[in-house]
Amino acid sequence: MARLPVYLRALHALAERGVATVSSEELASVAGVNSAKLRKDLSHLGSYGTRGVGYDVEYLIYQISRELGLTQDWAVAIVGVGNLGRALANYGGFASRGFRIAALLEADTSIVGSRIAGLAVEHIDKLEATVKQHGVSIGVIATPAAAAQQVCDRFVAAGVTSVLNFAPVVLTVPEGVDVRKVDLSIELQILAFHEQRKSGAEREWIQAVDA
Amino acid sequence: MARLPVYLRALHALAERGVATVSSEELASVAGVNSAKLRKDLSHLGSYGTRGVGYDVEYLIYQISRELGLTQDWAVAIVGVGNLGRALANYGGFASRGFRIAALLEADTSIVGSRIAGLAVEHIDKLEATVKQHGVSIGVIATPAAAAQQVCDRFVAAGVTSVLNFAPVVLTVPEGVDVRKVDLSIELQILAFHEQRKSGAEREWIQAVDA
DNA sequence: CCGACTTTGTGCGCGTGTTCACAAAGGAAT
DNA sequence: ATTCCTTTGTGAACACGCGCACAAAGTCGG
Ligand SMILES: NC(=O)c1ccc[n+]([C@@H]2O[C@H](COP(=O)([O-])OP(=O)(O)OC[C@H]3O[C@@H](n4cnc5c(N)ncnc54)[C@H](O)[C@@H]3O)[C@@H](O)[C@H]2O)c1
Ligand SMILES: NC(=O)c1ccc[n+]([C@@H]2O[C@H](COP(=O)([O-])OP(=O)(O)OC[C@H]3O[C@@H](n4cnc5c(N)ncnc54)[C@H](O)[C@@H]3O)[C@@H](O)[C@H]2O)c1
Repeated sequence: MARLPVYLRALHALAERGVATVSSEELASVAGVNSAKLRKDLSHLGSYGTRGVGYDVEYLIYQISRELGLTQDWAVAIVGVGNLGRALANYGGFASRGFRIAALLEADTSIVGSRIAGLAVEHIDKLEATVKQHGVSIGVIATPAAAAQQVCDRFVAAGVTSVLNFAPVVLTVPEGVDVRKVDLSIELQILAFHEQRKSGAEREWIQAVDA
Repeated sequence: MARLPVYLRALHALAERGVATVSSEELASVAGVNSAKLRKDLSHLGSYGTRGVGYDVEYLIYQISRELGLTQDWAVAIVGVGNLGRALANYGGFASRGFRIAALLEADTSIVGSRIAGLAVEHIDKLEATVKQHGVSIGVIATPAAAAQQVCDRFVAAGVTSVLNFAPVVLTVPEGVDVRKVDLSIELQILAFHEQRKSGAEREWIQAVDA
């Protein structure tokens, strides 16, 4: 069900183009998946399609949004206002999906107090208070790897049960807490791996032809 | 085999702590996976373990690095020097893994010519020339969604066969080209989904107790 | 009202990846 | 040398997700 956000984005794009209904085939092609898979996914949240016609775009947007919990607002706190933290704070694409950046937290006192994207950067000591005050339910970790586990523990202790981690470490959390990891180095390494296999296969192919 | 980079990172951490050998159990626990899975993964690249002892850390680092193609340098080009492109360019963690940022490309002429992380930002028109000149094999797309497919097509036309995409669109590429997508909004939406299910389950549980 | 056409929803077989469990292999100690 | 202990490498059961293919359901034109 990690594909629902992709469908949602595709549906939003269709809605903006004024499309009223869409078939599973069309939507699947835009979302880059098999049409049977898409239909099965959608059937898990109820029968919202009309046979012979397809799905009502607006209605489907509403149903998926509701399923994903996007009809409510989520308060997000970002810890670590460095290269990445700044980029995230300045990104406008979150607010439109119901994610409100409620706080920016830092350890470096020379950064604390400055304003980024209309928000005052607060000291990391205020983490617990900030989480309580804004009802933060999602914590984003954009600190160096060495500080990540410690920050994560404080998030968990403060009652945050969803964490998005950019630091290149495996976080240990108690049961009931969700962690998602975004690791750009790993993405590059996977690309490099396939890239190497491509050129390797080519070399072998040339050798085979030579022989 | 998307887990090899995780093992590699764990091994590097162990090596820095002076650990010479490691058992599959220990390494699996650090990497956050099942030990049988880890052993099967490692067995796919040969028998590098010693029964009764474990794996030699340094030797395993070398073997995995070789398998991933990290013994050679990869030239990376980043297109779109905005919030995200800047953060990526300034990040030092890539170079240490063999990824060299060879070029920064932009469409906005007010940004072209400025220096970011010691690199001069070049105009997007130079894409083909830059790819050729530096032997770029991995292209990173950090432009707005509307420009992503177009940039991707130019990368592919220039001979780039691996693309890392940060724009929230599904890219269409010919066979043989690898695309990996990093979509932060989707990560947040997945967390929100689980978060909602948690509180939903709690509500149902309270209702069940009340009844 | 009916028949032709379109599209959904799903049963089923298939392939992949995961985990358990254990035999074989090596090291250490006597 | 023999025995015991630890740990690897892997066979086999299992789970799961994917996609084909098709019947049921609904639309639309006549
Ligand atoms: N920038 C990138 O493109 C990029 C790419 C891949 C991974 N990452 C990872 O993302 C993380 C952040 O990267 P970055 O480039 O923004 O690093 P950065 O050094 O620019 O920023 C890190 C910030 O975290 C702050 N910090 C350190 N310890 C803290 C603590 N205990 N509590 C609160 N704040 C603390 C630092 O003061 C700094 O401002 C790193 O783990 C990095 O490995 C970044
Ligand atoms: N910043 C974030 O934290 C974040 C989070 C999630 C997703 N994203 C996605 O990443 C992408 C970049 O985000 P950003 O915040 O850096 O945006 P941004 O607007 O700050 O930067 C985009 C840059 O791309 C340049 N550009 C536009 N068209 C171009 C073209 N055809 N060729 C070359 N350059 C071009 C623009 O001039 C601009 O400098 C967007 O697609 C965004 O949706 C960003």
